[in-house]
Amino acid sequence: MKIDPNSPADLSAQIASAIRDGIVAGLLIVDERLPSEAELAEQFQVSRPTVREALKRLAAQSLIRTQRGATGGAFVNRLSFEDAYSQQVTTSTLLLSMNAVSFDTACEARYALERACAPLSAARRSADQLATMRAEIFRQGQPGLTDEAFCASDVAFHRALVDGAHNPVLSYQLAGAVEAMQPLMNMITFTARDRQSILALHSQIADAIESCDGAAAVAGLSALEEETRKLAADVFARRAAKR
Amino acid sequence: MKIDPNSPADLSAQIASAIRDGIVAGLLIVDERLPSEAELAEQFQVSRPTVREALKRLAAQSLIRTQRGATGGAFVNRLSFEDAYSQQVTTSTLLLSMNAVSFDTACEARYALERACAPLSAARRSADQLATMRAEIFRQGQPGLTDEAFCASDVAFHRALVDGAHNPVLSYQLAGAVEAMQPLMNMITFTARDRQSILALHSQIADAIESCDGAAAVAGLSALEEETRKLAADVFARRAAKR
DNA sequence: GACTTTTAAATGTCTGACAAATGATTTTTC
DNA sequence: GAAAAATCATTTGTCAGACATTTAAAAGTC
Repeated sequence: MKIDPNSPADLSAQIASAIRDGIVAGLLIVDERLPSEAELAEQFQVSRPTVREALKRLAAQSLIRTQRGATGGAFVNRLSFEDAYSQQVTTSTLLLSMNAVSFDTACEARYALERACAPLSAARRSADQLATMRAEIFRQGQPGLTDEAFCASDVAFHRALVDGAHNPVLSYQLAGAVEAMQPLMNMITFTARDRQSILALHSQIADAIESCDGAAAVAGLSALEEETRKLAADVFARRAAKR
Repeated sequence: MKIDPNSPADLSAQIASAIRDGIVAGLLIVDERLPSEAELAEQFQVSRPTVREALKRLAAQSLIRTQRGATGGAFVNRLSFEDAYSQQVTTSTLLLSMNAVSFDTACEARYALERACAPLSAARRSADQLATMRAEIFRQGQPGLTDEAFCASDVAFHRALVDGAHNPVLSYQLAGAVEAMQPLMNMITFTARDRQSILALHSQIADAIESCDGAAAVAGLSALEEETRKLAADVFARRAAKR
């Protein structure tokens, strides 16, 4: 692992890159301890602060973890699904908010992906996920629920649906698509009637999942997508008219 | 934005968190310049190296970019789809390799997601994507192609299929699922006959996309999934038998 | 007015130091 | 001899101050 001191790139970026490559390529295996900061500084011929900046970059991506003390140091981290989830959610959320992605585009992506999960979820969902879905449906029917809480419950409902597929890779990929929509959904104000129709569709989907009917679940999701888009279109049209 | 000096967490992690929250919450907008490192150090009551470590953490996530010189500094970065892609690919790849995800699980997720794209792609694909798909099919038929090159071409084919949906959010989400499979696929050795059958299915899918037949494309992908899983199962069975 | 030089501000890097945590080692105590 | 306590060494976390480098704007020059 070498770096080029004459490159225009930051030394810390180059060092981080070199170590990252080592991890991705499998040269550094999980839980392996990296050399100490002093040794890395020696090895790369840079100062310790520079090495530290590189290590912080890797820590930000959950690629390493550090531990203080006698047997401490930086260790290659086993990237957990949980860590990956939260990174995905942050990245997806910012991606949508910073790139003027239209509501329709995000919505289409989200429901297309969710429909991909539905048949698997119908086949495999456990009682746990079904209970969560029913609980969230109940919550959504409570009067006096704020729009934010309604949206949060909506996300929880859909996550349960996705988790029902019992495929962690799928759950991970979907986490971003579902959660990143939340800020967009929060822009919508739901009337009591809107909530009623969403609730009905949620129930329909939950019923389909319960009776292991994948096709019905897919149909329910499609109906929900249409409803959501119609709702959003109304809100945006009303806002445009006000001006 | 405040930090707690008595928290067990690193100061640089806390500072990074505080700034990240500011960005996600929209308090800091795209291209806005953060205070200089010296000012941040003053503001958070820490030293400049600590501030720098925090900034490097954010830079690792492409949340900020830094510029040297008189009007330089750290600026909130517009997270591009490109940046997000590569992060997703790295994360997904490591996630699969570090968590002993079975071939079947990853494969199932990948094809489920791809099938979600197929109808959209059939409806919207441009000549560009079709040409790429045909070109990759041609490449895959060339004799003397290494297994690695065959897999890389396979990825390119599927990316074109996904991009055909013309939904950047979908493309972004799928990038991880498709590319992260590559290392797993590379473990398989493809006989000439294997390649032939995959090629035939690719052609079938391309035909379906060309004739805007989403259902046929979905069917083709399902057949391809089955073929891929059978191939992998054979390889693994043969390896197990050898021991 | 166009070009060159200077300057100031900012990040990038280095040196050296101390604080704090933590496991290992040694010493003490019973 | 065993357990508890004290000490030690190693490593990361943090700080202070300094210099190098880059860059754009300001000042100077023709």
